Amino acid sequence: MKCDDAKLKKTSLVETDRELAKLCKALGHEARIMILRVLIERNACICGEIVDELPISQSTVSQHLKVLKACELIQGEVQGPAICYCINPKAIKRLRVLIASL
Amino acid sequence: MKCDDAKLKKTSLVETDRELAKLCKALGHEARIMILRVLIERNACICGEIVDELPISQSTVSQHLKVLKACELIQGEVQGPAICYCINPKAIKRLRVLIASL
DNA sequence: AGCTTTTATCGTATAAAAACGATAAAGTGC
DNA sequence: GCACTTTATCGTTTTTATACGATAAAAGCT
Repeated sequence: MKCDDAKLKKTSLVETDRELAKLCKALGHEARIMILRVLIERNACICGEIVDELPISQSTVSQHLKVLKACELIQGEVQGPAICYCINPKAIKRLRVLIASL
Repeated sequence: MKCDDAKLKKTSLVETDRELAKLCKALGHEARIMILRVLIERNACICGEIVDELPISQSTVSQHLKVLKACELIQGEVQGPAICYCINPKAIKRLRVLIASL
């Protein structure tokens, strides 16, 4: 196949960079950093405790948790009627590795 | 003054966390990661070269550069009619320090 | 089964980000 | 001064994110 168009030598995004952008995007909101801080401080805690600590509504906190969970920065497990959240250390390590490449 | 309202013990965001969120937000877009990659690879280069490398328009690249410049992740200096951009190593180091606190 | 507690989701409104083409601004060279 | 190159900004449209209250869903208790 031909590949002679000079205009086509655009940089393509590698998978690790896509991963880095995704993680950074998730961290790019003050509320989500606050949530991580609460989880770090308490090691692990149920959703309700996070809500109590933050100046935003329960539904909004829930959405932020969803974002953090989507990129596996945190994980939650059912604990009776509540859900216990904690940080996923692997994702944090992964983030550090990716940042190190900058 | 009184401070007896239990509901008021909300976590307040510290300045470093605000800084972290801002840096991450700037990195939270694939195009901006791509721009950093180009700058890392070439050490420094003029805006036009970045535009040639990316699959997005000149005006959009310019906007992304503005975002990166706003949080000092990159810096640009006038070089004749063009502008030469390069990474600001201090900001990258700062980012690593902030990430290390997670 | 009914009630309570806890969290996720829905619906919606508002705000912010992203993208583009067109145009302006600033520098070079003739 | 005029054309040319290079980059920033403007105006606009489209998309995505954020936030909230209301409601649903899931689990435990009586």
